[in-house]
Amino acid sequence: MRSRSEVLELAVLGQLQNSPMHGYELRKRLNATLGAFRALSYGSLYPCLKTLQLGGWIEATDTAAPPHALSGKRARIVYQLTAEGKERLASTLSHADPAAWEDDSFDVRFALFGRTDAETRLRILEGRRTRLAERMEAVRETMQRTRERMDAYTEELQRHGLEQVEREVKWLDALIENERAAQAPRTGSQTPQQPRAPRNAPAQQGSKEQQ
Amino acid sequence: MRSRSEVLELAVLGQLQNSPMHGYELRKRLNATLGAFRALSYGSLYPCLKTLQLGGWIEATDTAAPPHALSGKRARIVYQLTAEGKERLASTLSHADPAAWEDDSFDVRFALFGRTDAETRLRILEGRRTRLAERMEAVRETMQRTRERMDAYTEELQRHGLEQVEREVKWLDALIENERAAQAPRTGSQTPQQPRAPRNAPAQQGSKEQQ
DNA sequence: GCCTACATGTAAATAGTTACATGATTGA
DNA sequence: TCAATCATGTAACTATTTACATGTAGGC
Repeated sequence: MRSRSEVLELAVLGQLQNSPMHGYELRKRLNATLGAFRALSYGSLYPCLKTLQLGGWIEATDTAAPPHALSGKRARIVYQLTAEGKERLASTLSHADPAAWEDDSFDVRFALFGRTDAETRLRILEGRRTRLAERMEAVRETMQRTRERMDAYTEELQRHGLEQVEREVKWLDALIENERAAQAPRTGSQTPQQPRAPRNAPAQQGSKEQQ
Repeated sequence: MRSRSEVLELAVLGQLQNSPMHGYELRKRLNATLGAFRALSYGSLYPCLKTLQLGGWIEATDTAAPPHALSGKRARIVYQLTAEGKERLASTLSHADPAAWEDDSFDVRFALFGRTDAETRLRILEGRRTRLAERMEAVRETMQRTRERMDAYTEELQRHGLEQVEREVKWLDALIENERAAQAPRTGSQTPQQPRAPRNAPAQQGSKEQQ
């Protein structure tokens, strides 16, 4: 009931909030937003659409058979959110449960941050940060406990993994700072509905590497 | 037949090459080496061990029932590689097929680099690099094509993903350089069987972290 | 005596991919 | 007319997780 399928449902509802769409298009969009990493197959998309329909969260319209205008077009089923679907999407988005800290779920939620309130965004960012910090701690401990038994390559793999996570944490820190700055803008006049686009790095030090 | 289970088999064979071990221990080691990211459950480990046994690549010894010394110990099944298992491991490791570029598979193989020859290592590193470069290209293209339709958060997500991959590519480049340097050591006398431990960064700055 | 870690497994449920089946539209 | 891309789905298979069942050993 949870795991990936739930995440996929969230992603689909989120995409459909932008505009009604048919399956093929939906898949392309989802792959563009989240993919290149993990591809979404029809074998999981269409079943998901069916589930959402049964739940009453989306409804399908077959554009091949419009009551009046007869077009020779083939079946092209356009899905759109129902009122219940919109509600569900909104409540899921503002309900930042621990599952939201997980890798896949986080990405999907982050991509939909534009539809959430600042408070929820902060909660998710912070939850994610905590989760990653825990992981880092666990990896560091393991590394220390097993240092001797490790060959150079294994160690390098761990070191590199750790570094990646560290980088991710820094990224989150920058985003959190950003959200906070936008949330408490000293003079209440300019409510920044559109939060400033998150910036790349927290400080200015980075990216000497190549040169 | 392929996918993860094959990768798991490789990881298990690789671990057992170090020393015979029972399932519980094996799981801990594998989770320590590769995990904290994705946990390995008994539900997938034990079936895998069974498969490997049926294939004749590992054999199991129940240490609870030693022919002579009677110990009250409970079943503790120690697995070890057979001759065929060693062969299979060696041939799998030196056979750098395209599957080796994939995320999971790459990590497992990298952790086992110490058992491979320099040529195979290079092939895998370069294959991986190419794969990542392709990905980057795809993401960049998508970003350009869909820039207007993207809100700030989606764009940031993509930018960040891209950056992570870029960093991974640089890491690979450093490793490749390293391998090459070790492979062609000007005077042929010192065959560096033990290639220099990969260093953190292409340049010399690394590892200030703790202190 | 109880809790935690050690230790091995299986059954059922879930999830997900691949391959297939089908056909329309567009452009070279 | 041929190939590519658009478009929708399903069935069979494969893989994976979760929950359960069972029991030991050691420390408090």
